[in-house]
Amino acid sequence: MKGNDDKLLDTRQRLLQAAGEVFARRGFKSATVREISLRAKANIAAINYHFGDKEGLYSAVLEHSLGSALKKYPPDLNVTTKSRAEERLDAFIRSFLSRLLDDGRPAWHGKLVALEIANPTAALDQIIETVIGPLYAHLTVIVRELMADSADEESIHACVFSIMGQCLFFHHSRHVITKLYPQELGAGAIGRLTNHITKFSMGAIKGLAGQAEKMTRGISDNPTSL
Amino acid sequence: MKGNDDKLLDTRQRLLQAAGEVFARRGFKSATVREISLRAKANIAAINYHFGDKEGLYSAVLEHSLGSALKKYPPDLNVTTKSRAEERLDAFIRSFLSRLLDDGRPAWHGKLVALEIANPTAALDQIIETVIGPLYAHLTVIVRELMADSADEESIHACVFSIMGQCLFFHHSRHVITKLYPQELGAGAIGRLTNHITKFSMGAIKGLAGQAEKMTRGISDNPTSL
DNA sequence: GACTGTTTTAAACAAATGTTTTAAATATGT
DNA sequence: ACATATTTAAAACATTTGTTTAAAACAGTC
Repeated sequence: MKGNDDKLLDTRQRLLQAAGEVFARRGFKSATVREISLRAKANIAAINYHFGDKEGLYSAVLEHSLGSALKKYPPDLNVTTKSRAEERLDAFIRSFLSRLLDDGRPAWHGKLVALEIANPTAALDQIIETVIGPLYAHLTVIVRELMADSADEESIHACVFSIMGQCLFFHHSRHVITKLYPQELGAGAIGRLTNHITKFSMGAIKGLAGQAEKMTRGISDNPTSL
Repeated sequence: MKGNDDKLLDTRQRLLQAAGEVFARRGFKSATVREISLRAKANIAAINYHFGDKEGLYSAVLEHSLGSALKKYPPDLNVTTKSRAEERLDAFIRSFLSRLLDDGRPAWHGKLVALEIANPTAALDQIIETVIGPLYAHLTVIVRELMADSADEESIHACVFSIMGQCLFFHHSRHVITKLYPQELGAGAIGRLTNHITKFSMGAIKGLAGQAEKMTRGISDNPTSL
């Protein structure tokens, strides 16, 4: 019964918590077992005792966090399938950005996935299957509905990429953004960014849909030189 | 006079070449001096002799590459200021994607900068000043022109972020993209992606500009919550 | 209270990695 | 040809980092 709250959790849980924070900040390779065990107020050997090795700890962190990640920020943010596609897009983007930018505690769920995307480890396949794939599928449904039947699957995928890219940008490039425009990622950022990305993407999709419609009616597009 | 072409370059240059490739693939921290000197067919100590330490080598690689990066793919791709803004946007995106996705040799210029953006080292400030900053400024001019005077600076910045984000996405997320859609980043990708991102962004900007114009004329926008 | 299985701890270990040392090889200048 | 400076090479070194070991501390059971 020490004065520290952390001591109320057993070693295994403290390790999971500390490892999540450290892995999300440094990535799998750069994170050290010493920093993790120090932050968890545990012995270095405790990691190997409870999780076998460093990679086992990482897998456990992923499994433990990925489940609760979508629990705190469900991809639809309680905006059901019956809502208009635009509202669902707004909810998707807000949820995605929240998971990436939220600095609350524990907030490393989305950051871990973003790190896996940029610096894959052996766990990438599992994450694609359980998190990234469903996320893409969900967004694809929304985009397909927004483009009506005016677009082929390739265009839909491209638009999904454009939306994901805009969101991930604010995570991957956050250091540069903060240097260039210090107040950009401050308070209220998630709301502002969500509004912008939604409006930007809605305009783009409407534009593409309009173009596709014109093409359907035989009015040739002006192809930019390849 | 050995049979290998590499032997025609002196050790210092072979080290720069090899280090560029390894740093671009693994990042500063994960790259090892042993892999670099092995690939350069040089002794391990040669790095310290010629560049002081690993960080000195990294700085030299950046300095050596950043100059020639914009030489092979100038940001305007010879599309002068007199061209229409849309053409210049297309050229900017194609140039940017080329530097990120080109697998030619040596093609690590853009990749190094992208790695610095996602995993900054002590050299970030210098890179922002010499490369990233001017790049943003260049794109900002184009976007400002595209939005006419219908938009404030904040909206322009946001659109610049959206465009940069779409481009960087295909670099940072290339492993996931290849897993999900194996043929997406194959041959002709740069051309296809450029066309999509240009059209997507042009539609978005036109949409935003139209909205802003409506607001100017007193027709209230429908603000999404928060 | 002794026994047994579990958990924690400190120390040692082994592998990886950046750096330094010292000598040999090579080039340069006179 | 000799002397000097520069470059290369092999080995050793120091540090970091993941892992293992062996003993101590703890918890539960009879």
